Amino acid sequence: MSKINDETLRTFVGYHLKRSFNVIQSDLIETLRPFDLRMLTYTALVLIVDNPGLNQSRLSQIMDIERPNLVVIIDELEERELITRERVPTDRRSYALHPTEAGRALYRETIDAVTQHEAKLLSGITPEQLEQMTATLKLIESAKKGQA
Amino acid sequence: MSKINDETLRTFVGYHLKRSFNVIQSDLIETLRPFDLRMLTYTALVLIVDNPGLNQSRLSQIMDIERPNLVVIIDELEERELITRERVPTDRRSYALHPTEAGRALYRETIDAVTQHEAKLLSGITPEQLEQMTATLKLIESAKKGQA
DNA sequence: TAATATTGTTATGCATAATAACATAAATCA
DNA sequence: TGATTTATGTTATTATGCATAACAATATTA
Repeated sequence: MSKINDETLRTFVGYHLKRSFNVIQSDLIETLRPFDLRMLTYTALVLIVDNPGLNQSRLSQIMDIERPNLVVIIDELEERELITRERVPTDRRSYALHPTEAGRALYRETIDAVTQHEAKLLSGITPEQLEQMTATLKLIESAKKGQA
Repeated sequence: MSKINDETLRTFVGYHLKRSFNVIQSDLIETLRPFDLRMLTYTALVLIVDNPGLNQSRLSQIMDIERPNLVVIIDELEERELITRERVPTDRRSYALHPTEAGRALYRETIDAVTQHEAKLLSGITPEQLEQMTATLKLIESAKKGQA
């Protein structure tokens, strides 16, 4: 079984990003499985706990997904009684999203689990390396179309 | 419109990875659109040009996708006459994948386009930063389950 | 008041990714 | 050698992530 040459693709930052993200994503999916959460439902739960009262429009913006795709995520969190949709008196079109006590409890559990799993996965990398990488990733993130 | 707090998620490397990858991925999709290529068909084409004669099993391994998912990708490249499937005399189960001249030409065009688009997108980042980041990304990639 | 914009929603489609089951062929082993 | 196991490519199916069009209800604006 000869080695495959991917040197051409290695010249692209996106290739490295995708491959390393796949590793972290696989680990995250496994970490969240016992809690019956997917990546996006987890992300939404964390943001709702940390920003109680925000509406779906704002949440979809920060999560970089389209509003229609957020609906099913919120549906699921609400059905599991982890969050509530509450009518806003000043704007009866939108819902204020709030975590329930169960939602806050699950938040704490999962944050701990994810933190530990990621720390274990990245144990071979120094904090300095991670900080430098994170700083560069933020630069890439802010290179979005229209902002360059 | 108040700022949303994502500091909790910012403590996770995976969150930064995903957000920055989304930016690069969006750019890549737009770059490949004129060539009527998707990310995976592009990746497969490049790997076949750089590794002529490899089979689908090996290709799916390096691409980190399941064999069934590769079939449609190869089907599409073959139908567009960018590659050929050739029976291997020594192992009549497998196909040797080879690029056609048109495949090699498209390879050159798209490599140029992607290289230029990525360079433009990342123009605000120094080569040193990118090299450091790439090195760290490789470490994460090699932290795969069973290798730690 | 009339026209426009926003919020949440439904329906739909595409791309990515995983699994089960299978036919064909090769490798192993007993 | 013959029987079992393994590998390759394939079909079918499903789940997930992500985008767009169209719509009702409500707010905003002109």
